[in-house]
Amino acid sequence: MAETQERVRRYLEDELGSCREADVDERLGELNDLADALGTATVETELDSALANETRYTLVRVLVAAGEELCVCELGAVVDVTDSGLSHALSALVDAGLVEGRKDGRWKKYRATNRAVALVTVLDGSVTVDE
Amino acid sequence: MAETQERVRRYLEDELGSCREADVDERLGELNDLADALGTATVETELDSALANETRYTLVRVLVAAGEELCVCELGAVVDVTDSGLSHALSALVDAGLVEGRKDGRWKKYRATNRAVALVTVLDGSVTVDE
DNA sequence: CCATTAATTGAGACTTCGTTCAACTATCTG
DNA sequence: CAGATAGTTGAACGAAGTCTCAATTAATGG
Repeated sequence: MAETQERVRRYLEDELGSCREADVDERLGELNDLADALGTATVETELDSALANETRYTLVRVLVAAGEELCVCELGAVVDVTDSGLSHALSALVDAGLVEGRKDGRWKKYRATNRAVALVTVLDGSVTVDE
Repeated sequence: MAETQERVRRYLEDELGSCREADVDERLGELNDLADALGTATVETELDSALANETRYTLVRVLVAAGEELCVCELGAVVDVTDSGLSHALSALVDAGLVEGRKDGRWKKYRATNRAVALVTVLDGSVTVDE
C-alpha cells in the first residue's frame, strides 16, 4: 500500500516531469473515486457468475429464446446433466433473478425474467461489437 | 436420454390431452433447434467468466470509467491483490478481449476495449431493470 | 393407500479458480 | 555494467464451484 503509493509517485514524476506530494494524493484520490462509484460490483459479479457456466447459460438462453415457460422435463432434453444437476442449476438461476419457477400439478415450469432477456440480448450483441 | 424422452412424452400427453409419437419428436426437435441456435455459448461463457470475479470486474469498470489508459501501478491502487495477482488478472482480461495493454518504457498501460465498454454499460443498466 | 413419477435436497468426490510466493525479464539510472 | 524498479510467469495450495448419487417430498392414479 505504501509501496503502491511510492510507485504511483514515481510514475507521476515520470509523466509530469515533476511532481509534488499533492499531485500524488490527488491522483490516488481520483482513482479511489472511480473505484467508489462501483458500489454494486458484488451484485453484478454474482450476475456474471450465474452465467459463467455452460449448463446455466444454455438454460437461460433457451428460456429466453423460447419466450414462454418450459417444463423441467423439457429443459432436461437440452442440457447434458442429471435431473439433480439440472435442478441445482435452475435453483442457482432463480437466486440470481434470471429465472422464475411455477409449480403446475406434478410438473414445474420455468421462464426467463426480464433481466435475463436484457442480459442475453446484450451478450449476443456484444460479441459482434467491432473494435 | 431415452428416459428424458419418456418424460417429455408423458408431459405432452398431459398438456395436449393426447399425444402421438410424432408430437414428441416434433417437440424435441423444436427444443434442439433452440439449443442449436446457441452456437456461441462457449465464447460468451468465457466472457462472463472473465467478469465473474471481483478483482477483474473492478479493474474493467475502473478502466471503463477512466476512459483512458491507466498504468499498472495506478490499477494497483484500486484492487487489493499482489502485483502478481494484478498481472494475472489483467492477462485474463486481455484473453477475454476486455482490455488491451501497451508497453511504454518501463511502465505498462492498459485500457478498456469497446466490448468492455458495451458490456459494463449494460450490466450497470441491467441491475435496475424493473420486473 | 400403495406404487409411480417429477423434482428437489444434501453430502461427497472431483475439478477449476484465485491468490501468493519466488524466480525471472526488461528498462532505466548512476 | 551494477543496482534498483516495473511487471510477468509458473508452481503450489487453499477455496469455491459443479456434478452425481442416494434419499426425500409432493402430486397422480390405480
